[in-house]
Amino acid sequence: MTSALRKWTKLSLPHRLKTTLATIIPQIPRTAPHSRASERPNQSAIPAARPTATQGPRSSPAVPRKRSMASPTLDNRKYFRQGRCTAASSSVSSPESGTKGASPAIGRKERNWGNMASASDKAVVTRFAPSPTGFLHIGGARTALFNWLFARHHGGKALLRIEDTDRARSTQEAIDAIISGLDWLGLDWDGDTVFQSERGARHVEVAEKLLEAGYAYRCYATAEELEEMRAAQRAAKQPLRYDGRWRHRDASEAPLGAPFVVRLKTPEEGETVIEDAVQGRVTVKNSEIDDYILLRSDGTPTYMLAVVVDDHDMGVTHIIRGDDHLNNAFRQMPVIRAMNEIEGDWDDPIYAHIPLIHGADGAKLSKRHGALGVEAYRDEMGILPEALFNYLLRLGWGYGDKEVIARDEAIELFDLGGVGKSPARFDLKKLQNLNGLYIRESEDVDLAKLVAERIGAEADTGLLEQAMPALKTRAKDINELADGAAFLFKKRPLELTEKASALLDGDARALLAQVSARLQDGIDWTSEVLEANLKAMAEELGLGLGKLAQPLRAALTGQTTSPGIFDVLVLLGKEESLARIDAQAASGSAG
RNA sequence: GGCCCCUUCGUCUAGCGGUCAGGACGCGGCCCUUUCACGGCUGAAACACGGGUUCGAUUCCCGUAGGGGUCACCA
Repeated sequence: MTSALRKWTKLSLPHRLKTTLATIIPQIPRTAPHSRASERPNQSAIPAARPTATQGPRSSPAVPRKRSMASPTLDNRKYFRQGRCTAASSSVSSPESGTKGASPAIGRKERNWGNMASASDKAVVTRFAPSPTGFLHIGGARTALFNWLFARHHGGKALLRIEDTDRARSTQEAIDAIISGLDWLGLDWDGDTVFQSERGARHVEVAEKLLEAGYAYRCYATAEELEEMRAAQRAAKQPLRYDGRWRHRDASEAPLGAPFVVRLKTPEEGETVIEDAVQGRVTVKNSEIDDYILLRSDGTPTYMLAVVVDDHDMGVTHIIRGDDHLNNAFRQMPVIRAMNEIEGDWDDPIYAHIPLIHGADGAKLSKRHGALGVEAYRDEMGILPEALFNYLLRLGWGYGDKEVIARDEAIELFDLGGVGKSPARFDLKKLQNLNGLYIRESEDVDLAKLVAERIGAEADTGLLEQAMPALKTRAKDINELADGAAFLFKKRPLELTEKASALLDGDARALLAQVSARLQDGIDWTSEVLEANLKAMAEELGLGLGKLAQPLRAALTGQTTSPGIFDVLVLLGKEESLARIDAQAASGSAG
């Protein structure tokens, strides 16, 4: 470990205590006694929201919020920031305190795993569920990272599911790119990869159960009809949503043999509350949620149905995804609750909607920003996976002043409480800085291999490895590393850059001849000996070492910048060095 | 437009009612030095605005403004 890294490392807060959900979260009865929703008449077909989210226990002033005596090493601020105190409080407040925003004891920044009661008694299971319509982009990679880290931190499982139900847009190339991108980042997944397209039968089965139990209905509205409806809503400045025109019609009214979709009968009254592990409590009125489609007219399931079914069947306890899905959570909840009535054992998952990554302009990262797949960072930009891992981790997540956090430590430190709520912009400069740091930390052999790939056939991996210590402090990506190494493999006569040839003006070439003569002798071709010789020579000539070193550098590398001149001499070897020096000394006398 | 979310240096962030508002990237200066880097030291740089609550608000509440997300028989 270099001194730089060591310094950074010790800057970390020493007393943060890692804790696990399992040890911290006490068991909470699955059903709280006072359910606000269940107290009011519920006319919708969807069972009343279970109280976990809506009426979860609240801390009351009577309950001490600090447990400072419990453990001297426990960092209370971190602890409470994660909102565990709220859930940990065993008091159940009176029903009135369930009123939105009425509890003064709950700070804005506290995160509540309000509905954790149902999920906390299981081991953590997360999932990353990309849809293979393109490469693995930075945002997806970070979502994957957070899911993976959370599972690893809690000793749970991280699952991978490919959401390939859009067969028109899904491609095998995309699947391969995503998997290899994850692999490159070092994110491995437990169990078999699930392909959503293979689970259609189960999705349909769930839809049919919903239909049968009256939680869903057939809708015969045509596409044109719906477009008309939306146009009218637009004109009337009404919110655009399905108006439920088939919700109350009798089956006998159905046009015979006409195609239909299956829609969810969502609750019409009340509100749904999600205690998001990142966003905090979010409330949406049920009237905002329309009866969306579960099964298309061709009988295939929609995403909205498929995710919910798959997450349940895969035993996912924590859904960590981009916050562009936050609204979806409110649409998905009714399916979960309905299925819990039908099949049982459909617990509310714990949601964690992480802020999106934005481009430099502050908008959601997209192809328009030149959003790249992770393989572009690897292949084109010469980024190390460790660097991207670290960068992505710190984008939207923080742990005190800590900046450099590698894999193992990330697993140890990561938790949802450290995830920020506001979107972060992607900053290439910082990634590159981190990359430079990891390059300096990397093994010379590994770097030599990466550089050799870029240089091609003439690359000598052994020589590269030997040169690496001198090269790697000078590069912030693998491309720069390769550029820096290029002089090693140049053929004579060297092509000089403009600046380099400027250095060979005047008596510089004559000087080179002298240097050549001096180094011809049977001296040991080592850095120390060469340095002693050249310094002595400079002194004899009454010159600064720079006056000697710069023309030499130009002759040896064709450039004005390079590793230390003695290193260059040694790496090139006596024969090649003298040949390059002589070539320039000679061409000088000719011109 | 409806709904939802967000707002500390240019950027990523720390901050949890009393701080000289800390760190990192980037930028400037100095040191090291044969070039370029690395490294070390150092400087400039932020609480969006307005009301509350409070002895005291960057911090809690409410507005405003700005930004973002989402509203498909896509996922």
